[in-house]
Amino acid sequence: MATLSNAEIARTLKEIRTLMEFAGEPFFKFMAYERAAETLENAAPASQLIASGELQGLPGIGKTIAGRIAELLESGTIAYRDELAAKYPTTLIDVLGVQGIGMKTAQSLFKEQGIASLADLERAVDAGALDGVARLGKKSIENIKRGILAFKGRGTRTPLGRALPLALEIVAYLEAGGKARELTVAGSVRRAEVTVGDIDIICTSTEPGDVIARFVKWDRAEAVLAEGVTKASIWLAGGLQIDLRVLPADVFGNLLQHFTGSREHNIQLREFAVRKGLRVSENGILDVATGTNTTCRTETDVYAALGLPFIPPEMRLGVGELEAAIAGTLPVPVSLADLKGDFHMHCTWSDGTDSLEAMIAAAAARGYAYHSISDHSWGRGKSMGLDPAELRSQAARAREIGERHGIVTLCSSEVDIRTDGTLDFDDATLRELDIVVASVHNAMNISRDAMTARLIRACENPYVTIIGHPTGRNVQSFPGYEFDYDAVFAAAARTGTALEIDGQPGRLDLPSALARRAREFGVTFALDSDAHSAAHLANVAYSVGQARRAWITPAEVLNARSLEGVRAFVAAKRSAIAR
DNA sequence: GCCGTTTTCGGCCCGACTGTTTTCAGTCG
Repeated sequence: MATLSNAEIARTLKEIRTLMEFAGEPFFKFMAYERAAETLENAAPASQLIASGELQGLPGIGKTIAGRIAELLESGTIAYRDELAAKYPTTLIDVLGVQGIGMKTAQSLFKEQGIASLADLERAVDAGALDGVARLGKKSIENIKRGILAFKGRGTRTPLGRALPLALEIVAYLEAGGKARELTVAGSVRRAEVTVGDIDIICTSTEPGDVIARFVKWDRAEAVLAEGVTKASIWLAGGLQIDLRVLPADVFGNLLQHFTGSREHNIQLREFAVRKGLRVSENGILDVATGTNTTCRTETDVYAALGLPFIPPEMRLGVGELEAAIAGTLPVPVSLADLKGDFHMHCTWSDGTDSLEAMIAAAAARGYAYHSISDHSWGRGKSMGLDPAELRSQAARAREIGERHGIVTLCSSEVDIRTDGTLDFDDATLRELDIVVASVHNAMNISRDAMTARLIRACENPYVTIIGHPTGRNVQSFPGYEFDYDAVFAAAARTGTALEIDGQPGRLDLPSALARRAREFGVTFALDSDAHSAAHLANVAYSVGQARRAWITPAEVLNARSLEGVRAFVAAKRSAIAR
């Protein structure tokens, strides 16, 4: 069976969706593919779900689409997709990706001028062939020209690690203007999506014009895309778009909820409301029978008006959170304030850029009760990793420095998991450590079976506390090495080994959909920064964001426990697996 | 194509803005 990631499958489903619409299929028929794709993006791996018979029955995935996904995994393609693609080239999807060109325009350009790709479109625009096309005036053609430039410059989606700091920067900039109230990041950034298409900022103001004027003058804005009375959009270098909306205070809750999404969550929420005779929009909640419109100043009020508890933004993915909220079983996810420590950080003894003392001082300054320094083991190369003697010497110094800074500094190491699943240090050395983070750093392209066995063997080592960045993925460039997720999650739960959610913005590993799957096995998680400098200790917030997307509660987080609780977790595993 | 504390058939979230138009289609979120 071909191993396609959910993201790849979702891409194919969306391709089908677009081509179906292009072909003139009924609205709700092609929309079903879009909803199924969105569900899949936040679900456990499809191959695993098929094996366990759980795929059909996921929100928006019925018999037909489940069958098509299975067909794709088995044969590498979907006959229905190929049929569509034979009539309508998939390059039309690029044309539709140009801002300003929607389905109707693309259809008429294809039918009348044979425009089937971005290159076709560019040629037609340059040749003036679009002049005179119905409903395409001068301004529309200008928009299309800009849209083509943006499409080419846009490239990939922006990682959260770049988008969130930018969002906070513009919020601070607008704040300094003094005219904006309730400035909030909304949209996919607020939901902590790993990558985002744009940045949404909303606020209220009694002088919206002043806020908009300040926004479009931001010195980092490359171009102003739109500037209206309550809404403006700018582009940054590289094509990232930032939208600002200035809203009346009395509907702030409705609007924040609306603009936070996800779209799938909002659709489900509105369908739920319709069944209660209520119509939800960004303008309020309309009681259809009485005609009364209820406006809300806060999101909590919005959900309460529908008889629901507040649903945290990171959980609004349309993957069962509404059903759980209705049933009263929605867990309260872990938050940054729950964390009492951080197990994964490096200093200049290995590949960190700040000194041992600087890292300890910074951890203490964050208010942690404990933390561990986990520099690399020597297998990573003598220049980078520590040998057992260096590790002992570091441990002694770290404990002493920690005491001076009023924090318990645990002795740890990020130990390489070798190809066969054994570790880079022998048992005698590992036994001296308080915490052991075991990670895969090399030989990532071994077979799926070999990688599964390698990770399970690491879990079965009594001294391994945490598996670091369990999939090895890179948010932008590498989907992660292949292994049987369920088998490893089961092993982690069985052996009392925590799985890390690594907070480095380039990693965010475990991915949240997998973490949610792991949760079903009863796994304990470690939310770590994997900081390589003192400033990067703050990256643990990214880890928390992903954990919240996975519905992880404080009780399931090792570093939300007291120091005694952590020591008990370590001791329990060591005594259960004696050797 | 999916789905069900009114339904296995008949529904399916909601609105704003823009540009091209004399009342609205198309696009976007």
